[in-house]
Amino acid sequence: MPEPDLASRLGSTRYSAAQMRVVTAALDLFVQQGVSATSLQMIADAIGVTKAAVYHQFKTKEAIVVAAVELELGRLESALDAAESAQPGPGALEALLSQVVDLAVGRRRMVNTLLYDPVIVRLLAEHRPFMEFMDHLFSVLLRGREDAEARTRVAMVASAIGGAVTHPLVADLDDATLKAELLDLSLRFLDLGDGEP
Amino acid sequence: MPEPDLASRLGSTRYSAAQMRVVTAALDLFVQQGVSATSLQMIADAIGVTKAAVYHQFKTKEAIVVAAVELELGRLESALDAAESAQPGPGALEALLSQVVDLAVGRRRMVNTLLYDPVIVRLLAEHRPFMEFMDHLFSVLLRGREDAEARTRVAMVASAIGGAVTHPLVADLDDATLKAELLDLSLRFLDLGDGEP
DNA sequence: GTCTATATGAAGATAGAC
DNA sequence: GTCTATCTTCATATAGAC
Repeated sequence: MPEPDLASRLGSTRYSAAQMRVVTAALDLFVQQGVSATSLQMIADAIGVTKAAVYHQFKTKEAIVVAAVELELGRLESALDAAESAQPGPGALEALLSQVVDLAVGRRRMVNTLLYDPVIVRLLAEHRPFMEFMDHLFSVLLRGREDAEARTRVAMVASAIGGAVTHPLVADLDDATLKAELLDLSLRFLDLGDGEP
Repeated sequence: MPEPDLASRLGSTRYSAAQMRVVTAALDLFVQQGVSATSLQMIADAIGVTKAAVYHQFKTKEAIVVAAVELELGRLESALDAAESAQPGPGALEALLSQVVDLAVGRRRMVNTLLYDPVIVRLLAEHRPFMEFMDHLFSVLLRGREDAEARTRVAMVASAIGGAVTHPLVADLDDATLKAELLDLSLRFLDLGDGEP
């Protein structure tokens, strides 16, 4: 089976209106029940057409998954660009985290699916630009450190932001509040006990 | 389709040797590729029998998933019991976190699947004892606070521990080191700026 | 406890008309 | 761009022999 690739520059692919209808409906279902459990029939039903009509827009189910992931990843890349171009100096870390937190909170419904759905995980694991983006993000957060504590700390913030946005404990917080708390706590956590006593 | 229930007291169900072969092989496959993407044929192949033999041990695929989740959740419940019975006082939080971290690190291969696989998520969302365990865990970590910051903080530690153990940045750390770092950082994060300035 | 064989349905996917 | 109709493959699941 030929695997449709993600575009190397994210968010560059253009989709027709009919394709967008498919992708948005599909993403919605992926979020609700996972990629594997979502059939083309369900996607077709959701937009009120037949399977064949869906297949006219995308050759395979995999292509729909790719399009959905690509669309969301495009936002991440834009966020990264915004942060990097605005501040090349010390405020860069704050700017970067702020963008990531904004995005995660703004799209909290999606985050779990995009980060953890088995199908998407495999897709992204083979996707160079995504891996490189992640490496870049982590290296900024590591600030040159490589020891076990620093790496654990970064792994924890990354997971904390991605995981907390869908946590039941904060489900009732509005976006602005959650963003503020997440950003503040993330920054404090990263500076926790820094610079050797 | 009739849904097999998780036992209300976790880890109580007993399984035959043949059943254990099925469950452990299945869990392995669930971890590698997700629950939905794992067929009974794959499970049967993994243990070298036919599908019919597997069906003789468990009536449905769902029952296999339940058994696997139950087995792993039993460990969590034991860990909770150990922590609670040892320390009814102030050290309780440390003891509890320590148990959770131990378990998460010790079974890091499984953690993502158990926490995030869409099929298992739905299963656990309807599982009273699990929800009650989680509520209890969170209420201990909240220590009476209910404000946005406290809740965000707890949501973050919970996600941080669960997510960090499978993070590529710490993949090469041995269990002992990762446990120590995670526990230390979690405790410090929870105390971060406590007690109003 | 395991097998062979089979029922039944739904999945992904395509052909060709409108 | 959407339809009806159809193909193929594989999924869950069962019956009954050894």
